[in-house]
Amino acid sequence: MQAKGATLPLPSLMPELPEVEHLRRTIEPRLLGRTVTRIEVRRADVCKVWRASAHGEDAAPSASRGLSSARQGLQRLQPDPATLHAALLLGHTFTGTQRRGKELALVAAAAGCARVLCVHLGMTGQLRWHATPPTFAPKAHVHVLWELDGGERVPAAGSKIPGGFMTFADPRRFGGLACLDSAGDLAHRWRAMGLDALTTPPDDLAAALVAELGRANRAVKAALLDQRVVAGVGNIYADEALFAAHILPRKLARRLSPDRVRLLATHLRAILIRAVEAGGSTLRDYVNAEGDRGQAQTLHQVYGRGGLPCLACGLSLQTAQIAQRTTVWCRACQRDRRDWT
DNA sequence: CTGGTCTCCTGATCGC
DNA sequence: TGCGATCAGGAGACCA
Repeated sequence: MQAKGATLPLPSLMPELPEVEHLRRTIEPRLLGRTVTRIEVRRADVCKVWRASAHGEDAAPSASRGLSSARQGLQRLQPDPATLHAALLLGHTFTGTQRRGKELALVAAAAGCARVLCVHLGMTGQLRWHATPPTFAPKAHVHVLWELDGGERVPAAGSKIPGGFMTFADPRRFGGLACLDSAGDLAHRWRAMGLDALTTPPDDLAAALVAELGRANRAVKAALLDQRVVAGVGNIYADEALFAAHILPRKLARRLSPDRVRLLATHLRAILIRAVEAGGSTLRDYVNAEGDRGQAQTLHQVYGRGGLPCLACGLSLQTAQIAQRTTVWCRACQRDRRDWT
């Protein structure tokens, strides 16, 4: 997976939606029914604790900016250690997981009260399961450790259900943990996010993209990366989907025909599904809950291939910064052509 | 309101 | 062999 040619960009570091979904599927069975018995916080600043604020609970945040504005109605706390440990689910038993875009929510309950731990992996984050106590290598950047006991599930005859350990590590710290009080707060947090690019039914995803891109006065690549437009599309899959749909990344989003946008939605969804099936795509840092690497990097048609021949036509692939992201495309295959609608 | 730009942070890599 | 420069990028903060 080494990029040897001098012109080759580095492979991606970051986990995207398929990696997060793969992680969710692999870690959920480890967590369900298990209870957090101990927490070790090695870097508290990766944790943000949110509480529903007293006032203005339901002013629809649609008018505000960014995903953080969806957190209007939520208020950041500066917790003492005991509060932080409770917020990180100490004493809680895991009941489920959810995902929206690149965000993974771990749901747990204690004394009938549910709490939610939202995990965002950023570029270099890892959430991992360990059957035995993990060691902390100096450069591992493990920020939080959870110890879990086996819970009350019925074991195979005569055997005891083992406990385990979960760690959150993130060298670059673009990721983080958000602690929420309830499922309602999670819904609130996710309200400003667009529809999930993977699990939304095809027709709904296409309709949402037609509406959102139709009013976006910026490059389609920039719009795709905006989590309010559609949740879960990062740099890799934005480039891949635009290539598949024959759309130039600099094309003004609102100038795309609805048919072309529907084509884009179809390809985007198919590419994400394929990547999930392949076990997540990335690469150097991404590992699933078991510590295995994903296998999907071979699926990339353009990402990380700037200057190399287009796999469809052989022309050298273009590279430029668009929306502050390295963008790769084929100027022949993605040129506007009416016969592609 | 919108969209564009800066910033955070560390490790891998490359040129000298 | 070592060291500094460069690059990667999700998303919040900030600005025009």
